[in-house]
Amino acid sequence: MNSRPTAYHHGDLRNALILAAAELIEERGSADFAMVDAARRAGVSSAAPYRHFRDKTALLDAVIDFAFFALGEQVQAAVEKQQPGSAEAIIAIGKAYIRFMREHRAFYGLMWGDAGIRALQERPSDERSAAGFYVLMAAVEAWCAQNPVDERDVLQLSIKLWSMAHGLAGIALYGHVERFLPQADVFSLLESSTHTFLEGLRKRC
Amino acid sequence: MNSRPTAYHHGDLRNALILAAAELIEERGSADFAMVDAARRAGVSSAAPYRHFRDKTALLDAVIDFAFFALGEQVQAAVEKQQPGSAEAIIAIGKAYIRFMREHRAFYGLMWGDAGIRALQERPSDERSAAGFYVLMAAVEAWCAQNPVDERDVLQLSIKLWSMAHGLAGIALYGHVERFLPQADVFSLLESSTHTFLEGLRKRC
DNA sequence: ATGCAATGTTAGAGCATTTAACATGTAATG
DNA sequence: CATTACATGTTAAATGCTCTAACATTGCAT
Repeated sequence: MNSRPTAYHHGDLRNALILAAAELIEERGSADFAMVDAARRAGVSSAAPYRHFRDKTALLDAVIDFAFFALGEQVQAAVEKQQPGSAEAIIAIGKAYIRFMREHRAFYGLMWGDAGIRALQERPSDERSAAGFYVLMAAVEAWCAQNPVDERDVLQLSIKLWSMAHGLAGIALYGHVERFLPQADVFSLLESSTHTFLEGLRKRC
Repeated sequence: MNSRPTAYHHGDLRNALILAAAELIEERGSADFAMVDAARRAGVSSAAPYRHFRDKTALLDAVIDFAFFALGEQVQAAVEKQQPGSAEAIIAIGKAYIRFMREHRAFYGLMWGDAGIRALQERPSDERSAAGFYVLMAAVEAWCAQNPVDERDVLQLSIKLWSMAHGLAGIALYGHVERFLPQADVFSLLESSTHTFLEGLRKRC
């Protein structure tokens, strides 16, 4: 998308590398990922990537951004199918979150593993993960407007609901749900625990 | 703890390596961790570790086991100070969980990042993380016995409560709490969301 | 005592990251 | 149009890490 490709010049190497890296990480995990493999897959020499990324971690950061962007898209798509203000809208967001992490298992390790910590320390205030979160916040705000709750701190509720989905996703991804609750399914666990939580929020009669 | 140290033989290299690796990971993160550094820190040659660990990932696995063990200890210690069957006991476990992850930030990346996924795929049914979980289950069981709840699936409730603490720990660790709720503190978030959840479980009047 | 198994060491092959020096297009400017 | 600066490739090579092979030392069992 940058310029025409040539025999010598790739044309859009930066994006090609991000995509190649994302694919490789999904295939083999992020620990085994090698810069040179991404270069090979993009059809360039092992030094070419350094024209676009300072080092390997910079490329990994770009993959993390890519992953968060893709997650945001999924979350947005999921909430649009739901009734605004319903508990189901909130649950659908959580399910989309978990589904994304399941389908892109290696991304979870990248986003929430060592690389993610470093990435966030280096640019703490970026908007990396914000898109998806704002979708959740909107759904929470709509739900609060339609339900008799004491607590109306939308930001705080959103963090808590994000935590529930995020935690459940992680624990399921690592096989703990299968291990301790072989008959259960992550999505129904999310559903019931979200309902329980929202129920707990309701004004007592 | 294995045998007497000699000028030539270390005596307890296996454990020394695990400790050195744990320290190095806490200092520099798990991505930059090098086997040879652990060897250097333990005072042996770069090839010595291979008498005790098949490869680098095997050492990382051992560090993960070590981390889960240490986490279990913290959780156990925390719950012992609380009234059995109280909500506070459950909350104390979650707080200990979060505190551990905060104090050993790099461990979180190791336990729940790429390495953790691989480790779990290789030995899915190990008891790595079980100790802490059983402590939580006991606390949940005690709480259920003393409270009027509909839902009594202790295993399922424990997974859900673990998810809450785990998710909150991760999100806080990555700076999202500071970012979206600068005035909030993770521990009080855990406290209130656990109370909300347990409240939601209660039989309605 | 003696010899095997365990646990170290040194040397080196192989691979990845990264930089330096050089090559090739592209696009702006006179 | 010719020129020239800049972006983006390439090759070569320095550096550092992983892991293996061959050898050395020690402890333990018989």
